[in-house]
Amino acid sequence: MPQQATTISDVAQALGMSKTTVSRAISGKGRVSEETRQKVQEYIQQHNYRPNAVARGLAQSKTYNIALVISSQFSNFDLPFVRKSMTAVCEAASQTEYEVLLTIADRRSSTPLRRLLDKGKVDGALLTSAVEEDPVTDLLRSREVPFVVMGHLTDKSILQVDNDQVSGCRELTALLLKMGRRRIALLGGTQRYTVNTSRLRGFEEAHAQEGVPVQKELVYMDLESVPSQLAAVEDALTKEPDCLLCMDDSLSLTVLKYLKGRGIRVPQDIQLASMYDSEALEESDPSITAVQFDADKLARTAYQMLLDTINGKSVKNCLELGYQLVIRRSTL
Amino acid sequence: MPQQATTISDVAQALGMSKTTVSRAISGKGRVSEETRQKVQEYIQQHNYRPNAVARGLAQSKTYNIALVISSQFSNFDLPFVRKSMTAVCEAASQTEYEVLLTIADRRSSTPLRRLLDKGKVDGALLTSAVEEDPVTDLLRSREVPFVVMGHLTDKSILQVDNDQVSGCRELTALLLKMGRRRIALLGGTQRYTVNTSRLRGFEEAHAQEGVPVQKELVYMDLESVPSQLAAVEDALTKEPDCLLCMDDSLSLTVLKYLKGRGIRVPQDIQLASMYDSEALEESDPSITAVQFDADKLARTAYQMLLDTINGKSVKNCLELGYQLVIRRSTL
DNA sequence: CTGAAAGCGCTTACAG
DNA sequence: CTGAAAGCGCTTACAG
Repeated sequence: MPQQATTISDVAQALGMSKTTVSRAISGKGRVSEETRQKVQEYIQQHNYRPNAVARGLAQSKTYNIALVISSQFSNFDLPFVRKSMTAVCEAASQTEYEVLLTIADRRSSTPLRRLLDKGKVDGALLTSAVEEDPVTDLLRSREVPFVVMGHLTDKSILQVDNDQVSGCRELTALLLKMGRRRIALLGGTQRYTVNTSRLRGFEEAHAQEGVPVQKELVYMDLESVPSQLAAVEDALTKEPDCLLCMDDSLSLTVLKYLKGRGIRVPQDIQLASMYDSEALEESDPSITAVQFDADKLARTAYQMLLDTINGKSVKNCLELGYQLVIRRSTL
Repeated sequence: MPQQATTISDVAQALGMSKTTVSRAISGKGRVSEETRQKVQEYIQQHNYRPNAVARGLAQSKTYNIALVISSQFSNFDLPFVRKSMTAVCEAASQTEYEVLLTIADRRSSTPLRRLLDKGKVDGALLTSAVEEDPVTDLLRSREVPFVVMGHLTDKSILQVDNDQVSGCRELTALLLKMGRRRIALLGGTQRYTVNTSRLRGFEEAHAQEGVPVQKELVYMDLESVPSQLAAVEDALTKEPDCLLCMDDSLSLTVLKYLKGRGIRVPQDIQLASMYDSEALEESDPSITAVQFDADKLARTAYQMLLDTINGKSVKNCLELGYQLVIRRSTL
């Protein structure tokens, strides 16, 4: 059994004042003389007393918890992006006296999240990803619980913060075109995720901007499994591309491995670039050119947005964060 | 603002009975007539009412939350083991109406965890790893909060569940010796983690058991960085080992990559095996022989142990789970 | 500036 | 079997 914790009554009694006063001295709300404030602060410091969050929550109709919803597609936490976000959210939450409830949800079952909401355990939710017409966002909305999506959704009434995927990928593609590539093969994942359609759009815009027609037969989307990815590369290679552009780091590594296996050299025989950077791309041989996003900043921004919303501050519905192009050996 | 939730008073009023009765009909504690129980169940089913967890917690001096403490060493969640554990713990918790608070802690600062405990936000904690003389375990113990460690600690008064690392590694080593290896080089991480010293012990026991002396100059421990790992392989190779035994999957892959880079073939020129299996070892080329542990089961067992402790049931202090040897091409 | 009292939404002896 | 009442540990109008 946990230690019998000291309560606000204990400190009130010890200090010979009322609970009301102690409460005010701690929270800073309502006026208290500087002297009593000092006394109280000193006492609670020494006895390291902190108001019981559950009781406090009940009185204020708050929980000081948020749900961090991880899509079960990522529930193995494969994506470096998701992992970095988790760390950042935890830190940001802790600094603002909030706690993070880890929740796994997907399109088939959002039961754990639903139960959590029904039980009133959180003040809001942060989604590490969302698809269009996601039951999770519907659920959150119907419960009228504040939530923020890390990523891009066409429904702009949903609070969201994302990296500027379109521009990032437009710039990367444009750079490749400027360096003389003319047959860039594009390999990407499911178009149910807006992140992928955005990247595709950036790819197309760059071509338009540079006056180079997109080689449609070189565009491979909706690659969800490794076999389908390999099949796509294999097929692409028969069409003599001069560069392979992959939509994420893991795909890039898979492709690189395949190329090596077939004795195709990067960048001598074909160039390779990635729409999403990660440490693995820096360490691979050769290192791979990529668009770099700041997952930590993204997560912190999303968290702040959620916190502001919970506290009734008005926030901008959509935020877009920058990116950085990192040129590495794979395109030199 | 969240939807104005229905309360137990609402349902009591709607059903024309007292809150007491409704509460009992829901919790199943105390006697209620079958008829009223039915009525209540039906009503709450339809209005999908669930008692507010915060209020319930306050009344019962429980939170129905546990802290999942991730060592910051793993806070990038690199280890597949940690990630699988997280998923499993979330599932198990959800099934038992508990929530999981994600907490990152390390030996330098356990502040987030301390605050969480001070505020009384959890009923217990689950540690994904612990080192001997860990401030985190000290903290938990001083607060008298139930906790369970996934891993091995010499202090047997601490609740812990682990895979049988010693036996697993003994068997793997013994197998290699039986297959004729005589100069097995061992590469491992920091001995601050008991998991590594256990594996080392298994390695030694196997040699004793098979009557083969350990080649001490081939034992490389406390390899914490990739450079130090590479230096170790390089050094080991000058001593003509016939097999490299790595303590974890990531190390194995690093080593394999290095060998390939130097044109050394596995298993023709040298054999390779790993003390910890992961999917990457199955997919690598060649696939790598390894000891396989069930992270999911480990996590669920630890969770159950924690839950039982919270509920005042007595549990066995230490549990050891099995393992499986998976022989792959790297040792054929 | 300070305090007594009500209330947050539940649970649980205690009576009946 | 059912209910009125007290209590969990806080906060916050309302008075003073």
